[in-house]
Amino acid sequence: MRRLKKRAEFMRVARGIRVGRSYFSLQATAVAAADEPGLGFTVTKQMGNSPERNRIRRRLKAASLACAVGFKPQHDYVLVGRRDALYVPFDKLVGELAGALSKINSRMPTDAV
RNA sequence: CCAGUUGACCGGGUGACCGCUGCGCCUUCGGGCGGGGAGGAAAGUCCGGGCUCCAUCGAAAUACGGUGACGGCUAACGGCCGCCGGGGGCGACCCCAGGGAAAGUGCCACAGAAAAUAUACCGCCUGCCUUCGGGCCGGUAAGGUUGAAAAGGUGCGGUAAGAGCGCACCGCGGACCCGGCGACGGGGACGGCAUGGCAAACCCCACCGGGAGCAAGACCAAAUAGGGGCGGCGCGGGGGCAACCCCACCCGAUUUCGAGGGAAGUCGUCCGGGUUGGUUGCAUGAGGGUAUCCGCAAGGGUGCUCCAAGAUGAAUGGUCACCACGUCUGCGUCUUCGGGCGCGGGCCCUACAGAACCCGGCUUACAGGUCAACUGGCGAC
RNA sequence: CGGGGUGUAGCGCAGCCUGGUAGCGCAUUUGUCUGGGGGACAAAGGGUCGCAGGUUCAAAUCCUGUCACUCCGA
Repeated sequence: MRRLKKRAEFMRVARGIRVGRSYFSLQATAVAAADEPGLGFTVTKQMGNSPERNRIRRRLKAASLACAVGFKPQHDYVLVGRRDALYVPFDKLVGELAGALSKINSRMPTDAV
């Protein structure tokens, strides 16, 4: 799994399609040049102070590792954390992420490259 | 036992599975193994330094900013320790920007006669006048009124009425003496009531401060044309055959002096091009622990010993189980009726909070808990 | 990393420098004008001056600490 780091990559994914959940928001777009899927995290300052932001990002990271098969190659994903991701039980977070992934992959246009 | 004060400290533990980071070793270059991996505040960024650059940063003055009893500690500080003075508390103890108001300027609302060179509204008193209501000249400040604050206080004498006018006590100033390194404390001849408050008002005095900050700075790689236009100031003068010397100009808030440097231009503005990587700085330091000596203490000397995170869309974790702690509750038991102990169940399954060049402080946040010393009260002996 | 600004009535702002009375506009309530609404006029109510200390006789104002929001530069 490739980690998104540049601002330009986040801006490109933000122009793609989007699926919202109460614990996070998932954005995705198709990228032709990449063989393995790319994943980035966004937790804004309004979600809390820095230990809470770190914990949201780490829990989302662990949840995305649990359902890694949902991330398709030649696609970039961005997880935007929400504050409820701090307290929700972990298996529920994984289930929501798997559902969001299947929904966003089905809505992805197959010829869009 | 209850209430409290001060200081110091901890701030989850164990196991399993799955991960991250950098170090060492191995490697079939896929990776594997071993050991390391957040804090007391890492926070706020309020002070002080180290370090780096500004070519170089020395002295004095001005401006600006900061600090403010005294003695010490410290690399330094606005920090800390001790002590003095003032205030609070029954006490342990706590709090204080705590220099100067006879250097000058200013302010003190409303009320009040008067708010600072004292003054005289109601009053009191002598004298004169009177239409008997009072009025005028003068003396006086005891009493009244206002206010946060009223020009020493109380008593006696004194007087026309009064007044430090005189005396006693208290307060105030105070030569000088004694104690202390000092701030200051104790005594006090004598003076004769004088300097009301505000400087976190302007200000004066003393002391301190060159500026910017690790995105500082250095190197490598890649790319590029390290480019062009406009404007300002310069590229000067004298001596000497020459090297060079002197004068003038410019050099980081301003001025002057000194030292050194610049003229291979520099500054401002506009247009255009390339990059958005890596290494270093970067973790051995005013470092921690311990023993001993000096010091009331802050702290310092010496010996021994230890090496303890290094990320960069930013690692140091995620999940589960058990235990401990806490809290709520049921039953049993004991009770000095506050509660304690044992067993079971539920909840939280932890507070504040995440290193970003590094140190010394300050300030602020913090569930719960531990220890020590001391104070007040109650009870028993 | 460095440097500013703001916080006052439900909303938007004065007042702060130079300390003594907290005010303006819109909004709210009531009344009058109108057959009613709108509108106009008149009156009224409403503020721990972000929070905590300190200086002062007296603090929205001065000083210190702190919290929140916001802007600028690198």
